[in-house]
Amino acid sequence: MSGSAAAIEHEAGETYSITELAREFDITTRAIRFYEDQGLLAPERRGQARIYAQRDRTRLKLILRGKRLGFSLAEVAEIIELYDNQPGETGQLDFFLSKIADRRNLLEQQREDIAITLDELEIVEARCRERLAELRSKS
Amino acid sequence: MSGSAAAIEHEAGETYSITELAREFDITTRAIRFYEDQGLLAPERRGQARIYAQRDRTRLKLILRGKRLGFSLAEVAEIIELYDNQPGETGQLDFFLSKIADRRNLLEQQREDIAITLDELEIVEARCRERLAELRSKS
DNA sequence: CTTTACCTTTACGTAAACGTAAGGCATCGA
DNA sequence: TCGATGCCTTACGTTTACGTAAAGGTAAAG
Repeated sequence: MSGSAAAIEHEAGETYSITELAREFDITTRAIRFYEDQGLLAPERRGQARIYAQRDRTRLKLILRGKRLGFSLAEVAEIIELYDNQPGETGQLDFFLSKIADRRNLLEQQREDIAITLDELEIVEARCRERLAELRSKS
Repeated sequence: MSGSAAAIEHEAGETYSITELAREFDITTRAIRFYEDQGLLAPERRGQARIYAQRDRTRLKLILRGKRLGFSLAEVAEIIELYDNQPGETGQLDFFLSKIADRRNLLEQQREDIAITLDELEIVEARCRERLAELRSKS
């Protein structure tokens, strides 16, 4: 009984089909398969069909977050590797830490770029609202 | 005297050649010309040669900032348009404000993505440092 | 007078990230 | 049993953002 397929599946948590994930994240199945081609996903198979576990769904989230930040899939792969590939050897750890630092510098640069752009947009918006107020007071 | 070429040039502020800009921003001249092709730059010409004024240099900065944030050149064009293309008519102004709002939402989404990623990286880094400390205390 | 360092245009090549069929197997409700 | 639905693979097409010659004009320096 505890070895039945249903039980195993329940133990393993919820799973998803490719179209379910595609709908949830508003992307195409083609994109998801492409990410797999690039080594970013590796779902299990039931026959030919792909079965996505929570773990895969989380990775997909990471991929999309990376994309929103303008990272290439190769960069996203690096980032994901940082998450679940933590080495045990000293030399590797140092190298690893330097990669984390690199990524962090990029992110902080982006954070600054965003702050500046938001400030500038705010100024532009304020000017627009002024003009609108002017036009409305005239009419 | 005040009408001499040198004087005019001084009044107009400093200018740059394409290679000067390329060197300053660490990009190729090809890229700069490509941005011009896409309508993002429109330098003056002295004969055939492109002469970039401060204004062009500023736009180039905006382009590169947009790229760092992962925006396409088309999106960058939109953003730049927001900066120096402020309309005078009411309807246009409303539309304009909605575009600013859209862009701001994107930027704030990115800001959140960055915050989360930075947090996660910090956790990973902390774990790495722990392991390093362990390894060093053992040896 | 020629090399060097710029500048130009035109144009084909390329990597990334999918889009878009095309063709075929499986399963499920009417 | 049949059509709809969903899954698969293979493969060519497309857009973006340049890279990379090729072929040539100009101007200062040796």
